[in-house]
Amino acid sequence: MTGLLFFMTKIITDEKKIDEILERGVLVDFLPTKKELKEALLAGKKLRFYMGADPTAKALHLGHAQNLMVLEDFRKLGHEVIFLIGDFTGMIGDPSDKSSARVKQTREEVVENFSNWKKQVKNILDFNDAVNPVQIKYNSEWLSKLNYGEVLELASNFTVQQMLERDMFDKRMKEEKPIYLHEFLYPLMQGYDSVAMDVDVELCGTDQIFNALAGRTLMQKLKNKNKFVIATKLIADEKTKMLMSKSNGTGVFLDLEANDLFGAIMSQPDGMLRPLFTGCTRVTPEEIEDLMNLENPRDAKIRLAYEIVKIYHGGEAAKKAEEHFVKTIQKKEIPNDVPEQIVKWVDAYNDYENVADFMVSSRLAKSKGDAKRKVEQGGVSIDGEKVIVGVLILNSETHNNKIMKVGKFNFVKIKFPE
RNA sequence: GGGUCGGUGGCAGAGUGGUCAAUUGCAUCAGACUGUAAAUCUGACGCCGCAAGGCUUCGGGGGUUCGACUCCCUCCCGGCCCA
Repeated sequence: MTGLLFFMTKIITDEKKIDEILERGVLVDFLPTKKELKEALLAGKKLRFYMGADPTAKALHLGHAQNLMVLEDFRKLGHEVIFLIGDFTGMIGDPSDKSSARVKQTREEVVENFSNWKKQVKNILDFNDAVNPVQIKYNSEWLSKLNYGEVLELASNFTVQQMLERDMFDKRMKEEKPIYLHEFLYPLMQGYDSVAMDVDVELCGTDQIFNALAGRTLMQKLKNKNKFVIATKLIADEKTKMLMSKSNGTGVFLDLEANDLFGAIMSQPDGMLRPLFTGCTRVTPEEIEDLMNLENPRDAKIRLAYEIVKIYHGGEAAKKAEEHFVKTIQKKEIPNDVPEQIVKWVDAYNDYENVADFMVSSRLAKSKGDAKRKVEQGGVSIDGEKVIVGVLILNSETHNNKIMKVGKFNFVKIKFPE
């Protein structure tokens, strides 16, 4: 018995710490109520939290990171935390994200994706804590075992009208767009996850509340248990309300190298500053306020980029990424590490490639037409001198080892074969 | 099963016999400016070609026509209504 006690984590019930998590501004919806959740947290009983993600992409993005950071906060209070891989639900594709097509994935692909994820978030989620590590579960473990009868039994807990209430479905009905029958089963399955893992709290984005509530319903009906749903605010531009997403050009994936991640943050619109500081860094709310009041939002954004890169790549890499940014972007200097590209021999007239061919082979341009356009628009320079319209043939005497710049931040060193 | 409407470039969404490589918006790229790779403004945005121009695209296949994204046939896929 003492041995068992030794492994039991102490639950932290410090109200100040709990409030820090609940009031930071990331969590925006509490079901049934914030008060009841807080009471449960203060009661000192170990709660089981979970968050799920469908393993359809190679990389997680900052939206996931935000949620996982909240999860980690609760883990640090001593609560049990499960990161659920929706390998089974992923086969359906969540209807709340219409772009998420159904992807048939093999077990190997799922495992592969998750091992990438783990690398990406290892600094925000502790999978290796000796006493209370984050647990990983796959929902195929139980969902693939349900038989038709059991599925019917689950389905009988919901009405078609309830499903149709979901605004996503409602919208698609109005737009006369297809809704597939299996999509109705998605909330059902996500709901069953709660039952199978017997969780106390589900954490999700506000767009997932419907699914999470299906789980709440099932927990009530099947286990007579009051499951909490806590929802995080989706990261969106404060001014334009545009969500952070790939299609809006603001998506930031966590597999980026330090310099690229830094740049990706710098290219966020100003309206993303506060949401990102709040959701994706540990900067205190007071300091965020100060940063938001800086005269030049650029400075706040540099700090933001630094903070985020620091989380995923460490302080030193963040410092370097910042230097790289200042050097190449602000001061428009040439970076230290420019990739080299060998110029190809073209024909027997002693000619090497022309600029357009070189740009294509070094991937500075998508096609020769693209290269030509970039030259025409004044976007190409060699050693600081603009390449002017016409066919410039690269020449080993004048161009060897020179640096070609395309756009604001693409550099390639021109290298001639010996 | 019947009727009807529809399937267009990364996405959304116009076009409905030649002027269409296809309006526009988003995304993307380049430039200007700036406070930054923000915002704003300008331009570009199928491939090849220095150019003239050529080539391949509007669900698949076939046909009509001097000429089709546009008309016809057929197949595949979807919405709606009816059964």
